[in-house]
Amino acid sequence: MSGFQKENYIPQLSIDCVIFGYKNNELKVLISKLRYGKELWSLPGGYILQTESIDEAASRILKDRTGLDNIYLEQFKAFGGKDRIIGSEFRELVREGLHNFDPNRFDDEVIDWVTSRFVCIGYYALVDLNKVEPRIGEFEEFLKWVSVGELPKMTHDHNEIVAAAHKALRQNLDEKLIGFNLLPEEFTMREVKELYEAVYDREFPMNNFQKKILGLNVLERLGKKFTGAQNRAPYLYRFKR
Amino acid sequence: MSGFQKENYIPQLSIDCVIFGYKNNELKVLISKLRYGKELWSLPGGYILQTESIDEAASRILKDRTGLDNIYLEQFKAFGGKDRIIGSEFRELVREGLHNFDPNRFDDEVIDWVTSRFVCIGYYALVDLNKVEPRIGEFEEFLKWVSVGELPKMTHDHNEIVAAAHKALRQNLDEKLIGFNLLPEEFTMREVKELYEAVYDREFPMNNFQKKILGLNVLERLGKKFTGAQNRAPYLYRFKR
DNA sequence: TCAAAAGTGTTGCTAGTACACCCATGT
DNA sequence: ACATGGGTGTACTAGCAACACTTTTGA
Repeated sequence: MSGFQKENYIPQLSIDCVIFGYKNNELKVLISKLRYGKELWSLPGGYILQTESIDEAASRILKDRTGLDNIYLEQFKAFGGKDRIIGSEFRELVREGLHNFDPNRFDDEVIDWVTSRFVCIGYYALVDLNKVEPRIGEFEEFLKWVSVGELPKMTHDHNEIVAAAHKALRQNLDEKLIGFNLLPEEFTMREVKELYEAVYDREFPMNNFQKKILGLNVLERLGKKFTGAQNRAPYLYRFKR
Repeated sequence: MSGFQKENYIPQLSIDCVIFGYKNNELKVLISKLRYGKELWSLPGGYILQTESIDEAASRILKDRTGLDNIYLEQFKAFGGKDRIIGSEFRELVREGLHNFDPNRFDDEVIDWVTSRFVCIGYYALVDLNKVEPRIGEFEEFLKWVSVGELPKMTHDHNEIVAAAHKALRQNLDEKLIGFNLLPEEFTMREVKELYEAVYDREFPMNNFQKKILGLNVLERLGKKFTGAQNRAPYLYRFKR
C-alpha cells in the first residue's frame, strides 16, 4: 500500500461531519477518539479529492465511517478561523504518532500537509443510529455516540461546529421534515414527539403535537403496536415515500 | 511592485461576494465585467491570506471593492462542484490576458495557480448603494449594479451563487431585520415596503405591513418628509441603534 | 374495575389578512 | 373643496396552545 498521496487532495481544505443519531430520548453525535494524545476527541472528517465535488466528498467520508449510502446530508457552514491549525507543541505529538503508526506512509511532507492551517466545511448527517456500523479511520482509536449535552472538549473548534450544526438542525427539522431520518422505518407518534423534544430541548404537549404532525399529511398510519403495557396500543406510522 | 505571491494565500479556495444594493424599487447585485473575453461577467471575489480568517478575507475583499467598512456580511454557502475550474479553451485566453496585462507579475506558475480548480465560499453583503464607490480589481474592466432579474450569464456557477444568496437573503430578511442595511439612514415606511416587495417579488398591503414593522419596535419615528406632493407627508424612520 | 397512556374534541388566544375609514397636503 | 396618498382602526380567519374528555389495553 502506497503512502498518502497528498497530490490527489485539495490542500488546506477539509470536511468535518456532525453525524446525528437518536437513542434513549437523546440526540447523539458520533465522535472519534484519536490515537495519539490521551483525551483527544474529534469529529469524523476527511479531505476532498481533486476529482470529486465537496458534496461527493462528504458522502464518501460518511460512507467510510458509517457504512451507509443515501444518508441525509446537508452542508451548513464553513469554518475558517486563522487559528484553525495544530499548535506547535501538539504538532510534535502528531509527528510522533504518525511516525510510529507507519513511517513509510507519513513522511515529513505529508505531516506538514496534514498539520497546516485548514479551512473546513461542515456537513451534518441524520442517520438511523441502529443501522450504523461505525468504522474507525486511520488516526482513530474508536468512535462513540455521545449525547449532544455531554460532549467532551474536542480538538480545534469542533465543539463550536457541533453547536452550529445543532442550530442548523433546529432550523430545518420542522421546515424540511427531515427528522424522520433519525427514526427507524416505523415509529409511534410518541417517539416523534420525544425526538423533537430532544432536538429542541423543550416539551411538546402530546395532543397538539399529534394534530400538527398529522396535519402535515406526510405520515401513513399502519397497525397498532402492542407492547404488553396495560394501556391503549399506540399506532405505528411510516413516513410517506 | 512584486508579482503575485501565491504563497501568501490558501490555494484552490476563494471567496465570492454577492453584494446586494437597492435602488429604483429593484434589488441589485454588483457584478464585474472581466478584462479578457468580450462578454465575461463575474462576481467580485478574492483569495484568503494564510494569516486571516475567512470572515476577515471577505471583509477585506469587500472593502477593496466598495470602499466601505462595517458592511453587513454573511456567509451563506460553499460551492465545490468538481467542474469549478476554468475550461482548457478559456484557459489560454486567461494566460494571454494576464501575460499582456503584466508578464512579470503573472508567470506560468501563478497562472496555473489561478486557473486551478477552486472551491469557493459565498458571502452576501447588504450595502447602501449610494455610499458605495465601486473600485475595479486587477482583472476587471468595470463594475456594474444589475437588477437580480436581469443578470447576464456569468462565469462558472456564479448565477447559481447569486440565486442561493437571494434565497438566503429571503430567509433572513424578516427574521434578522437586516433589510435596513440596504436603505439610507432615514427612510419612509413605503420605502421599506417596496424593498420587501423587491426582495420577495410580491406585493405587501401597506396598512398591514406598517403594523407589522412598527410592531417589531425597531424603528424610531423622526419628522415628516415634505416632498411637495399633494398628499399627506409620510413620516421618516430610522433603525434603532 | 382500575391504572396508564393513547387519541380526540372544545375553547380561547394571537397573528395575520382584508376591508373600511379618517387625515394631512398642495392645487 | 378636492384629489392624492399616508396612516389608523375594526372585523374576520387560521393556526396554535391549554384544557377536558373518551378509548383501549392488560392486570
